[in-house]
Amino acid sequence: MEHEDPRTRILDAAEELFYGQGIQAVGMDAVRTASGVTMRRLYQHFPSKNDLVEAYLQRRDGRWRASLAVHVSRAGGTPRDQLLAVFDWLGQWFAEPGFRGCAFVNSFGELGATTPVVAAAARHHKEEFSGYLAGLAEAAGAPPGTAAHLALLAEGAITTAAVHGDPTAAADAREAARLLLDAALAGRP
Amino acid sequence: MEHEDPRTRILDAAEELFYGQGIQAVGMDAVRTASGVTMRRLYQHFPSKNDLVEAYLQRRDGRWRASLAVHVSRAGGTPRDQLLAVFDWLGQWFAEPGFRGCAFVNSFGELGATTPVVAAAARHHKEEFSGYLAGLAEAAGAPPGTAAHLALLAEGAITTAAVHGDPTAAADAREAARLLLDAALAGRP
DNA sequence: CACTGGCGAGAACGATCGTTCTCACTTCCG
DNA sequence: CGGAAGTGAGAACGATCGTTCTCGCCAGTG
Repeated sequence: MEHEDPRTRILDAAEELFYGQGIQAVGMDAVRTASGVTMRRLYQHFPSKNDLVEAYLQRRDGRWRASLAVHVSRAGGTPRDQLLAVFDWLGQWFAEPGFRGCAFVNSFGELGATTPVVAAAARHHKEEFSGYLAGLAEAAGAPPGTAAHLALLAEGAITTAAVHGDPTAAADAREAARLLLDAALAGRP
Repeated sequence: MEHEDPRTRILDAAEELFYGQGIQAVGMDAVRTASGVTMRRLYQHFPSKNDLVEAYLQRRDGRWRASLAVHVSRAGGTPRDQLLAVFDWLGQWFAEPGFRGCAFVNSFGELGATTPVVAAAARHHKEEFSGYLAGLAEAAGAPPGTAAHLALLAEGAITTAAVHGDPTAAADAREAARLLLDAALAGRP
């Protein structure tokens, strides 16, 4: 495992440190130590910390959304059930050790005002997630607007679970989503 | 206005800078310059940056919740209307220039893992807000759980408005809240 | 074999940060 | 008047950060 390619080891170390402690709180030397790579190699792969941060966010976005999509598609069921499965997946995520909220919201709050690429990454991540929910909602036959409501619930659950350190926000959000969704679907075929 | 007491001027400058750029991105020297106070006086009132950060969060929490409570109580109407007025107030907040999301969520993401007092301030702020909503929901006769649903919507709206830079999240959240609330109140006197 | 080029390990560098110190000057009180 | 105490303005200090450089070493090539 430790003879993986250096780029992956660097990104793994950076992700754990950046996500767990915040980006500014982690120096390049900490990334170097955690990844077991030499400083020269570190800067060879990522010419600046900004590049590393960007790669960290980009890889995490892809992994996060892929993991969600896999869980939801494996859950099967109707589109309505799949929308609710999103919140089950959130609940599993919240319960993971070291969960500390949305990496994109955290980095947006920390660096969004000064580093445009971080703000853009956060916006992109949230847009993709909203778009994913919108696709499921449309398949479920829900009226437009419902997807946005569910996205707000998910977003709120993530933040609430992080600040309170309590994964039950996912179940609350799921219940609210179910109420909204079934009400929205009630007047439809 | 510039001969207000130094403590207030320091806190005003710190709030604008910390909220607008993130805490770590703002040095004590920037606070000193913006407040027009001497370095000695700055450290006389706040012996360390941590103390200043703590005071910043504490004052902002009080102001934020007081402003919300004033708006809601002035809105009058039934408890149901007051709950919806919360989201109107959010919409006004989102439209303010320089809006950049919840100061507590932002500082939690930035420093929550390393600075316990920041994590505690964020938790306290969210608990107070949830408690406020719970009081209104109980007055409205909503079943338990509804307040938590509305809190998730509000939380999600704040984050979404910040990342997208678009205040319409408040209207979306208000509409979802209305649906949840009226459904919850339908089977009650 | 001689030599060139890349490597690991870590020191070094310049900038910045939080915090404290210096120093000339004022102000109050006997 | 004289000195004790406090002030403003900013330099200074030690630590840390992002980034680059040095140096001894090894592999491969002619």
